[in-house]
Amino acid sequence: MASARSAARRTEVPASAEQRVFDAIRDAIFEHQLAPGTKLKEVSLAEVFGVSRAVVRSALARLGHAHLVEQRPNRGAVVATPSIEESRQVFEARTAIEEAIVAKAARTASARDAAMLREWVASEEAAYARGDERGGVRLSVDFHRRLAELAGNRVLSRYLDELVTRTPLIALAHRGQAPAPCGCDDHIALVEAIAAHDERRAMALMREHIAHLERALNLRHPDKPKSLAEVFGLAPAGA
Amino acid sequence: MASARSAARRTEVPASAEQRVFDAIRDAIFEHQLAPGTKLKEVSLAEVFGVSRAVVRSALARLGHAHLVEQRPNRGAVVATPSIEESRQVFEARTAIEEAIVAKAARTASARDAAMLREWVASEEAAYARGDERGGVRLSVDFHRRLAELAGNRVLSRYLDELVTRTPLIALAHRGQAPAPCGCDDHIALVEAIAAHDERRAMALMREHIAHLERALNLRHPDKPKSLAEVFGLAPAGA
DNA sequence: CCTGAATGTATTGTCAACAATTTATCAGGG
DNA sequence: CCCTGATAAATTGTTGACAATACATTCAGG
Repeated sequence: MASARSAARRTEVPASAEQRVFDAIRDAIFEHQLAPGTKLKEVSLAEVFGVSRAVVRSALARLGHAHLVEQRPNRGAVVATPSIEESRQVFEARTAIEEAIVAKAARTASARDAAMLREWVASEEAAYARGDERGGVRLSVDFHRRLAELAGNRVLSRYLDELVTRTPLIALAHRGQAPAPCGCDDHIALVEAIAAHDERRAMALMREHIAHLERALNLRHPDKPKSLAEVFGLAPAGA
Repeated sequence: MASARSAARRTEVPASAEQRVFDAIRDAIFEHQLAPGTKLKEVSLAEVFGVSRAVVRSALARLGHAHLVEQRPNRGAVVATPSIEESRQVFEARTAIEEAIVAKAARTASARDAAMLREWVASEEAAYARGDERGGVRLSVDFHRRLAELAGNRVLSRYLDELVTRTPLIALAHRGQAPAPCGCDDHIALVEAIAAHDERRAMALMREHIAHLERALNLRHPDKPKSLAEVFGLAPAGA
């Protein structure tokens, strides 16, 4: 059902040039064809995509708003390099938003909804079981989107989507790898809590789940931000 | 202290053309010079502001992302008219995000922070007391921003800011008026809960406070969306 | 009189060129 | 040899014009 929208028409509306460029750059970032910090020059991109600078510019603006690229006035755009602190804040925000989402889902989910979620998680497991990590990750991520959809709040859905989209970039910037898989066990437990309309438990599980995700990235947060002496190996603070 | 940044330099950096246009349109919407639904034609705006269409276009894109204008492909932009449902979702999202903010603030706020908040609310009261409703509303809104700042999460701050910015438009669309004032009593209670590091109480107070705000707008949510028969007075569902 | 197609107008999407700003290069002085 | 300042190249910001699409008007047919 989820893929119905994309598979419905073989010949979709031809998607504006700006959309194509946006998608291409975004995907290139995720595939890490474009490493964090890479400069995105408008003319180069325009030539590559065979469009004018105006559409590249527009696409970059949108990517900037999504925090996938950083834009400095008069100084161009680079692929974003989320700092450790920023990454922690993204996960903190995800906790807040997904707790709210899962709470509402637990309150309002029907039996049909629960069944759908169970099926979803099953296909996740199947993907991982057959070694399709890539597909599994995608399904795991979409599980969170699905939950948001179920909560029926487009505002929160949009925020979640933005945060979920930023997550792989964080993984790339700090591990140089694709994001760690979601851990199906957490999802299963979540679904059951939702099915049982156990709001409190669902929230607690979600909080833990996101903590797991964050921990899997090894974001050691250096509360003292590299004491400068440390960085240059001059007068060490501990010597 | 808050106004220091804006008053620091009389001659700020001259702000890009796009920024000026963005600010002007946004302000015009808030002052209801531009009613919800008003079409925003690029050429007209370009002439008015004495700039090219490209910068208007860029400003409109940003306004679109802020949900202050609605953009339809090939069909231009109009001042957004948030539906009742959408408005409810905005408040629901505010509840989720501001609960998280106030929880963290309650956990981490220092005595200095508490003092600052008390002072802030006092200046709110003073503004209302001397009949300066406009200034009072602004201070009340900024109180929420202040809280977000205090929580120290830029991601959540940004979301809050977006939602807070959408609120006056909601008020305009459904009451044709400026937003109702915030109610200083709620703020006072909040500050005390934060000062006492009473996380639970602070969250509950914030939830209530936002419910008050929403109620003040009289958003009667018609769960059945005007059954079409109703609209045209044909075969009424209840006849 | 109403319906619907065809034409014309208005509006947005795209482009290539110009202006302003930043970054890189290099000569001269300390 | 390094630092400072001027010059040149590269890059972004902005503009006006052209192309494609949507909207309004008119007019023929029922």
